[in-house]
Amino acid sequence: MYQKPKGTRDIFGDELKRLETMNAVARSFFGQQGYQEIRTPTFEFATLFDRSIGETTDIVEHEIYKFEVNRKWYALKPEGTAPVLRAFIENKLSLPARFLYICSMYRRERPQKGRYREFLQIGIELLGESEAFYDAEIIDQGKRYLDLIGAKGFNIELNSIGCPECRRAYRERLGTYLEPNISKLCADCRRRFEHNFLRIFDCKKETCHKVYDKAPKITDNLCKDCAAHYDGVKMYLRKYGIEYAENKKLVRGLDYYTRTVFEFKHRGLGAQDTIIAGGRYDLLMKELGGPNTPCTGWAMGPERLLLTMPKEVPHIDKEVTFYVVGMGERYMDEIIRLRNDIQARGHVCISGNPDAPLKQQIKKADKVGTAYTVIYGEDEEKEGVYAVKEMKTGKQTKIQREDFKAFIERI
RNA sequence: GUGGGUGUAGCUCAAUCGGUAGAGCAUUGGACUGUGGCUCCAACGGUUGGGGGUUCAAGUCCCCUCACUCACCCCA
Repeated sequence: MYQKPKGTRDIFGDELKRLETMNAVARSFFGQQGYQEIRTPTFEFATLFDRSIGETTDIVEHEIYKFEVNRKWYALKPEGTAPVLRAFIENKLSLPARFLYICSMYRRERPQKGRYREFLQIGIELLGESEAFYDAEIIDQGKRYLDLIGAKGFNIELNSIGCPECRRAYRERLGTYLEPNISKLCADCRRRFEHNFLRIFDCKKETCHKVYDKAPKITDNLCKDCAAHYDGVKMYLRKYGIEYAENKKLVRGLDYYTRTVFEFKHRGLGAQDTIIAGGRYDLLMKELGGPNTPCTGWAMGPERLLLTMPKEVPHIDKEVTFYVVGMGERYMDEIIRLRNDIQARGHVCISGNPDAPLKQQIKKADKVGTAYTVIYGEDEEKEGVYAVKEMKTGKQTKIQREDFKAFIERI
């Protein structure tokens, strides 16, 4: 028996409907906010991600699906931001620009609850705006989207990780503090400090955090401009009436972030509790060969969001309303014509095989959950009627053939 | 990549100390020949994930392997 590859899923039924509802709400809501939907390729040249995400991050080091064809290396996209910027540059689009993307992403991780190797992301990117006002704006939009979809129970965590300039000075201070404590740190942290020093705060080990609790934080060591920017973000968030918690240890796993970073976490979801995450990336566009352009954005995991929501989320739905059965091959033409008529009037309608025993046909009608079963055979032909059985009550009535259209329209 | 848990009928799960693999639901048929659901009766359904080992005897114990799942790591 064939099996799907690890970490992939078949999505259908109720779950698919709910995911599609999220997409539909995202398109209409962010559309109103001036976001244009963009769809970038499922695979890109691998170097795009090495450059943007950071060559020493775990994503690039061992989570990307890479393949070589004709001596060229490709990668399934592990995230959406770099492709959007690449598309912006390549198509010579103009600033400021707002993009919405809804795409599958791919990362070769061990699957667990709320984490798959092929997973969806809904994300927004706001290109060409540098002010703190816009960081607050996209956070507000994220929150309003969650409200709109009916999601509850989120905490917003906020931090600023500054620019390369503040980081250079801060790294020295942190190094001086850590030096006498280096023996207390785990091997991972020692390695992290060497080539990606901010990431040490991502460590989950208590022993390491005992050291970090008293360590100087980047947030308290920002340069003048970055500090003012961060104060601005907080000020605008307060004006929006958005509650947030400062988390000075919040850093993020992708190298391209500057200044503002944030996460929307769900209380009591377990390990995969980050539903929306993002921040500012003022240097990435230039890094990818485009104009010097400040940008900010975030991405959301719809599958994870779904885990936080009650089952009875409204969704666009179509139930089977009619099932047409006949009493023998003779009535096939009439059955098919009737079925097509009902479908043309916007109802879901299935026809049974008129050669099968009536009992069997009705049983199938019941199984697919039809509201009405329409029966046509010898008796009905003689009387010029359709027999219509309301499945819920079992009540069966005869409807004149010429009255039938009116009947459908009342349903 | 590292650790834990779980794999028995289509599904959910039993099976005592190692001693003939079982139930409910689902499916199919019948009771009921042009009428589904409810009830009753019957039938169908298995390489116990796969491979090896120990034993007179393995679903059960041991080793390997695969899959699923949770957690670490990392991330949406």
